[in-house]
Amino acid sequence: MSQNIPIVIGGPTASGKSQLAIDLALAFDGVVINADASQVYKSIPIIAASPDAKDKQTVPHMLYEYLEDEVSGNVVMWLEEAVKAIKEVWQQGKTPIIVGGGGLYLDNLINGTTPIPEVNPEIRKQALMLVEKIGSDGLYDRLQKIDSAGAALVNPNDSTRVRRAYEIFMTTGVSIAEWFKRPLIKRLPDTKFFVIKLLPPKAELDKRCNLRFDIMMAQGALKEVENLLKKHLSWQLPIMKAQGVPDLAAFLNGEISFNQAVENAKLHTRQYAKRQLTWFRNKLNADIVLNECYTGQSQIINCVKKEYKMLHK
RNA sequence: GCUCGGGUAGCUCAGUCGGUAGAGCAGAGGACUGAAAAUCCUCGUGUCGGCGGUUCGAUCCCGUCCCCGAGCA
Repeated sequence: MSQNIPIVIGGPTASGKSQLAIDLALAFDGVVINADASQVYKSIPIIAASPDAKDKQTVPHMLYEYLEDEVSGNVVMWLEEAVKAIKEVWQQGKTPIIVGGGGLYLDNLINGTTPIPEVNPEIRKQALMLVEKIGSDGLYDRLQKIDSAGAALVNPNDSTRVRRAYEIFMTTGVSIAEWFKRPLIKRLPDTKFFVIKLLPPKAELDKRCNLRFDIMMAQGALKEVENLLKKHLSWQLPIMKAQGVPDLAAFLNGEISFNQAVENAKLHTRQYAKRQLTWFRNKLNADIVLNECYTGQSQIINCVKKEYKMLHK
């Protein structure tokens, strides 16, 4: 099987990376593979800005809307699917094009995963409850008593990491600090990735975030959230935290006005874009860095073709 | 026109019994090892509406003017 070097596209929301993925797929006989934590869920294609039917007709897309809403997805879960997908694309002699805004996902794919075993679901449930009950700093106090080395690595207010450190110690009896010292495990150890990152100016991104949200609303984002709410899922689930969901839900529950909901959703999207920008700017090593949004510039495609060819030699 | 409230950071507002002021939000920067569209950290000088007066010293007290609310005419 021919193992074409996978192309990885990373960048903030609304930077045009999905469009770039499609155009590159056309240019490279590629298959687009999703690396976005929200676009994996079944019920929120509009609010998650997934590619539409026309896009999917143009070029094959994988790992979009495949996870049940009630599943709490995570990197490793995605990684397993992604590796399968990449191999499948190779099998077809095509080029995998992995695109997403979640830094962690791309990072794990390219650089590997910590060898920590899956946490005991019971312990996880308990940890989640403890965060609710005694707060992040309360759980931090407990962590410090049993695993001071692990506690030293996290901020007491950082509920996600305090909880994770606690879960790991409770499950494995080994500190997260110890686990972090072990080498990462790569799923595709012999694979090089051709990485493109988009780092457009924040102001440009802001405009596009706002505009895109208006389009989502026109496409029926509100209905989508309304249907989601009918499932009465836990607010702790990732799908319920997708950008736009909590804000539109607040309107549907009569807590805020429609305009307020739209403004909040746009604001939160812009703030998210900023966080992504920081991550990609400082964390992801790339072969090509684009300091603009992708809106179909042919010179960008040509540039990628040229660089990609050189890498293949 | 009169009376009463207000006018302080981009926004909403605290406060200073007179010694030039601080929260939340926004914004900026940063972190990120199995919830990452998550989670968290750092950053606050602004003619305290204008002009006068009193005072060693006024954003605060007094006068006056301007603006915004509410009420009365």
